[in-house]
Amino acid sequence: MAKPRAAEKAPAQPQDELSRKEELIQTAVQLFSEHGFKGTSIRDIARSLGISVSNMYHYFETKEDLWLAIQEYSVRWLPGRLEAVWTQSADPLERFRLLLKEHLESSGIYQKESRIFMMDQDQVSKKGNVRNKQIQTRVLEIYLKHLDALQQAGYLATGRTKILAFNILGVVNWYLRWYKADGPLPASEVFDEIIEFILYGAINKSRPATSKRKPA
Amino acid sequence: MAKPRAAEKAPAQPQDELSRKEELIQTAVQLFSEHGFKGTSIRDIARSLGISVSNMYHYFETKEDLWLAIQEYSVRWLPGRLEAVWTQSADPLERFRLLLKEHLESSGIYQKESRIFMMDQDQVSKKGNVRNKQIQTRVLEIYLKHLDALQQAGYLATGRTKILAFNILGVVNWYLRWYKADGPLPASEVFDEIIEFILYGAINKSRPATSKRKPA
DNA sequence: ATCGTTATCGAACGATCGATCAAGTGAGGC
DNA sequence: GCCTCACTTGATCGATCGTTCGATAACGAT
Repeated sequence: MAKPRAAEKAPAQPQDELSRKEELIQTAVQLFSEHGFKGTSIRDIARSLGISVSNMYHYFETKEDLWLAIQEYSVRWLPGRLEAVWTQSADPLERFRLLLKEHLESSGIYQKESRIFMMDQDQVSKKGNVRNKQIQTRVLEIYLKHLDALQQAGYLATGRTKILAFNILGVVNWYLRWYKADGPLPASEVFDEIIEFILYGAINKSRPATSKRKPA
Repeated sequence: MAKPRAAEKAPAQPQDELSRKEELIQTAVQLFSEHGFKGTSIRDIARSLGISVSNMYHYFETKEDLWLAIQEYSVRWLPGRLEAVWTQSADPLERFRLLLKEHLESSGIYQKESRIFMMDQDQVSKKGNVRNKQIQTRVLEIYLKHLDALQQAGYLATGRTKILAFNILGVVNWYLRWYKADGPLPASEVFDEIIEFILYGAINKSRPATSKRKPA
């Protein structure tokens, strides 16, 4: 385990091993996002990859381990990334903007994975579900922390920060469902639109003839 | 379950027939919302009701028919209800408020059902999925219609009405996931919070010392 | 060439899935 | 009385599920 020394020797066949395991994970991500966890059988994944079912069990002990492996490299790191935003600015509003941007970017990179854990969490066993809910709880608390700071600074339009947090998370999470990476709009512009909506809503209160956001 | 006595010669047996079928539907709704469509077997439903599996097939030809029956009495009527809002006001903004209120109320009445069709749509066959997507498409178009009217009247802060519609639908649909009917807050107050957020966002632009929305 | 480890496979396991079947129940109409 | 018919059941079907097993195939180290 603690390989003592020696040897940076190309360890075993990291190329193939990682490759095969990666292939399995990526195939699973694709199929899970299309048909759900329960709607995707081990045989579906194996067939889609052109390997045998038993071969898969050489890399993952159970189907749920495969699920957890996906979680491990994707959404698991989201809370930490969001927490790191706190120190990046002292202004609550600017800091909150950074939070939203980081959230959108981080979950956008793993769009399919994030979608899976948002949609299929009721389809796995309790144990496999716990981690997922922990992550969501941590994210919610990060948002509440930011919103409390905003409220104290007088920025918020409401005192019900929890409902507000849910509303915001709804927008951010929903984007995982409708955004098509191969669509006409670059992600950065979509992010700006989403952030402006979260901050200032749909209606232009001041109604300036020239908006800072571009029209159609 | 012991069959209740047929009270005072209830004419025919509409009482029992509707009751049993209703029981099946309600049990299915509960289990589908907890474990998903694929995660709920017909045996789970039958066991939870205390009846035999084959008895269920006396009321529904397939498992997916049960799914469709749920859709039939719940989300199916949503587009029509939302369309009816259009004539209720001539002012685009007030009309849009009515749309949001109607949407929240209508889907809130069938919260579990709406949740099911929002979450499990990838778990049913293509045929069973088509209607669901049609409903969602109709709802989206209704929103786009309202948003276009708002835009022409100069109310909108952005020209990307489609992204805006997705953002709004994210908030509305997400509420189905987090709102607990047995929670401390009455639905009407939650609705107001959601609507204000959609219209004006999280940040109080004008920053009045006294907000019209109550603080904590 | 041989060995050990890793990677892969086909076959099969028991369990459960959605669905079907033939048979039994009981109440109402004749 | 008995016939009908909606309702209900236990047994069972073939298919598929996640998982396991024993046996190879491939390959680096010796």
